Amino acid sequence: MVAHSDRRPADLAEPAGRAEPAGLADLADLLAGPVLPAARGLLGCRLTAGGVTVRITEVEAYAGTAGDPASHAHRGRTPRNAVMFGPAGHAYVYFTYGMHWCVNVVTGPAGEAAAVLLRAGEVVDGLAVARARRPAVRRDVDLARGPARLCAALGIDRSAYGTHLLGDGPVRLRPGDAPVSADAVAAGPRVGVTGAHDVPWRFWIAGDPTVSAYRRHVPRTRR
DNA sequence: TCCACGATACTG
DNA sequence: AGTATCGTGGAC
Repeated sequence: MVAHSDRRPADLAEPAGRAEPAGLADLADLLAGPVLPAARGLLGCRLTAGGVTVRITEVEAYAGTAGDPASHAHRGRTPRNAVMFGPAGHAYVYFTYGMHWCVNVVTGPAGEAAAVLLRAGEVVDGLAVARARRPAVRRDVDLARGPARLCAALGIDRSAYGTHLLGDGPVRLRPGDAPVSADAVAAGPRVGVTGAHDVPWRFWIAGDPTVSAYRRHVPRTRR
């Protein structure tokens, strides 16, 4: 397997041994920087909304306009992706497949439109609320195991679009209690992505049971 | 493993 | 108008 891409812009190259965010200011700095370190640094952070808190266990990086065909911002600014073109630390929430909401954290400088999709988390607070939002789930590890499931468990929908996640709004992102060491992070191809399937921009906490199952993208066949 | 579900965004 | 989509749950 090829572990790099000629399409990867030089400014996305990962710095080695970056420290984990210790406080809110450090997290803000991390999000304002290149998307790949930001994605890894989001692992272990806490996302709180609707009375539920998850510890983020799986993310995917999207490079925005910088040559990433899988990014919603790849073809430029539209009403849907407008918040991606703003400053880092805001929520890009989108609706897909006719029924699901997914949430991204905008990263990098304004105009770059990079973002990190939050794909899965472990419910660490508000368990009863999360169970009530997802009554069909049998195992607690499945409550937020998948990007749309995560939003469902936290009650995130269109109303969260553009939220400043590091402020005191209805959706809050905070550093985790314990940093996630680089050794504990695994990387692989992004899920459900048609183009650029060769770049390992999906990151997860290795061995964590709340990480979603990998599915190769299969174009839907017309009936 | 496969398919229905289903709304929206973007393209032509 | 047509087509693709950063997915999930349930049926095989």
